[in-house]
Amino acid sequence: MVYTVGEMAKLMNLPASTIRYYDNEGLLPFVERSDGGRRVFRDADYETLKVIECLKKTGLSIREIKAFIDMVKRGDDSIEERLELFLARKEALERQLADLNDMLELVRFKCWYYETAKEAGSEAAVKKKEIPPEFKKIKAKLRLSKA
Amino acid sequence: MVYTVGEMAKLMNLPASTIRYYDNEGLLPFVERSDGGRRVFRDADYETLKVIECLKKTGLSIREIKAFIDMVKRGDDSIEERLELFLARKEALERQLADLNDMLELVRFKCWYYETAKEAGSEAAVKKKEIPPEFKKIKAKLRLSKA
DNA sequence: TTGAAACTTAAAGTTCACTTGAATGATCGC
DNA sequence: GCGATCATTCAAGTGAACTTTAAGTTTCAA
Repeated sequence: MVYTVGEMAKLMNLPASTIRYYDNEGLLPFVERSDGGRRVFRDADYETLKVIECLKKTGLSIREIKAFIDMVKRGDDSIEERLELFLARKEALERQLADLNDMLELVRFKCWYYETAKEAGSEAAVKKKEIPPEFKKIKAKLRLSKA
Repeated sequence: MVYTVGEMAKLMNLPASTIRYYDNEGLLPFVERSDGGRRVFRDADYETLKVIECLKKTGLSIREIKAFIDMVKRGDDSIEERLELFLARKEALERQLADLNDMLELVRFKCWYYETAKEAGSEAAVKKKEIPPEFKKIKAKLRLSKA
């Protein structure tokens, strides 16, 4: 199966202009062209786009993703380098997930806080309340001094 | 305890210029000034900065965070609005975490893929191998057609 | 009291990741 | 073959989030 840039855009949930931009930046060197000069996307290109999306979500810039694509172009010589890259991504992602879990805890605490404030009709009333034990840890992280 | 912008910058692991920028954008309306016109940060301001950091990490823009700070300024009138905001942040964060967990799965698969390629000395060799069962699901998500 | 370090503002500059516009060309259904 | 729709390139524009610069002020230690 082959796809146009517009079809691939829909499949990826991206504007077609973004996919063209990625191509211009050298992120899609394997996309072929039709006789008329149009991009021809194949299943492998969808996979590449999915990997690009993944790398972006793990915090890589376009430039860094380009560096990875250049490794792919170099072939088997760059296998170890690519392994190192993904191992680093794994570390970064695990840190990011731990961090976001803390943020979720804080958001849950804020939900409790404002739900309690809503019931009481004021914020001042919440500050007199006992903080539920599950939020004590995260609340402590917001405090700077013990004074 | 009180802090200068530079001290607060170190505590927050941010450049001082960023904190001044946040202040200029109206994100820190509660920070007082010394007689000489310098910013005086207190423990409550650290907490505000931590909440700003959290909201940023959950995907809010500076403008949206400003809107939240404006709610805080309005006082008890905006409690319900603020509750809605944090409930929405909770939903967004849970989606984001689910998404990043998928990314982590993909990255783990890529680690397996390149580790196997490294051992075999070529990518071609990996493609003949059986994919470990824990990666079959994520590998399937990279495929577009069944052909 | 004096000099360095850290602060102040306002304005301009930077980077990133797109996005848009204009002019042109290809493909497809009828 | 014609018109609608979608594609092409290149260049310029956009918006967000800072960052830097410059000129000046405050604080503090010696």
